[in-house]
Amino acid sequence: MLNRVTASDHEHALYKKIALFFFAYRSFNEKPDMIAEKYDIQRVHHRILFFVGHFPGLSVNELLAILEVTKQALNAPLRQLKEKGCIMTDADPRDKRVKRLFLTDSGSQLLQKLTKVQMEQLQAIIDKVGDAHIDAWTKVMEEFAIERPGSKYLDSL
Amino acid sequence: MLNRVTASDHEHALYKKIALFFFAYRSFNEKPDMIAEKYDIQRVHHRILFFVGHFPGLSVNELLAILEVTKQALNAPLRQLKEKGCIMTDADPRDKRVKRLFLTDSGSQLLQKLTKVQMEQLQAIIDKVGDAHIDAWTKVMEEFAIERPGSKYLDSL
DNA sequence: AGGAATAGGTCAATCATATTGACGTATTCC
DNA sequence: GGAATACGTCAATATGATTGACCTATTCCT
Repeated sequence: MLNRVTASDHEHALYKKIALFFFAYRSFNEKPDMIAEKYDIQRVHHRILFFVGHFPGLSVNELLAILEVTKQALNAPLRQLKEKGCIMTDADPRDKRVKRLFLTDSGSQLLQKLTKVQMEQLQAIIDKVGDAHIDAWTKVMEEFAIERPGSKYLDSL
Repeated sequence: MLNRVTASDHEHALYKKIALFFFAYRSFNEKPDMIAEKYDIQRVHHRILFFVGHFPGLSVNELLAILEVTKQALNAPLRQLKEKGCIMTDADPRDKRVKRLFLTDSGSQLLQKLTKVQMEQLQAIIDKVGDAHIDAWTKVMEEFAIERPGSKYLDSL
């Protein structure tokens, strides 16, 4: 009855980190989500634009591996981005089964609008806490990311 | 044609952080999600258990504010957790309109199972990068979290 | 040449996540 | 005694993602 989580100070510090992850992730996506809504797209579309924008020439399969969704889940948003003229495809000259994905000018501009607010949020925090803290934060996030299949592309970012 | 995101080195470093946030969040939730599935619950239920477990006596309205969802969105998962015997409610003695939420023994045990894997993942990274890095990471995450209404509860964690 | 494998696209069914809007009950505030 | 608050729930809708099945085009392999 009336259970509370009992734990050492060290464990409490870890609990706080779990909560922080939840809150921080929401804060980081809040503004781009609102912007996306104005363009009638969602967070998935944002992700597609981001990875195609930063890894131009990505194949559909590579994008699936990065996002870790099924091709059925990618199909609709990818098609919508093509219809909106944000993304174009080009058959790979060496293997015409493979479609290479690229951003159009307008796709590039939309990505920039979405990314801008996140960059500003990051920069504001960097200005506040200093470069050393951000470098440590990045190192820790890399440790989390390392088990994701898409992390192998991070070096070229 | 063939747009790529052009940017300075500093901007590239920021782009990488955006991708890292996405990958890290997925890694952090992957294992608890798999465990939750075995108990026929989802990530929302995990969140409810977490915040009720760490802030026992929370009212429904307070929980809504922390999770930042509508009461309709909370209703079903909260009811399911009651039905499963994970959560119990007690009317506030001073204002009987208010229901105070608590974990039962079995709710507490389930939360512990879900939390354990995240603690272990965190601890493994702490062991690898060192306390200083984690403290810096935490400081940065607090800066992100500060704009969330639920962050005011973090001190008591 | 011909079959197997691969890359991609799409349809259907299903499930979970969350929203807005409306409505009802119990309680408390004034 | 009426207004406001806390909570619960029904309905409709939209979004996100899954599994499973089936299709075309291309390439690989023997």
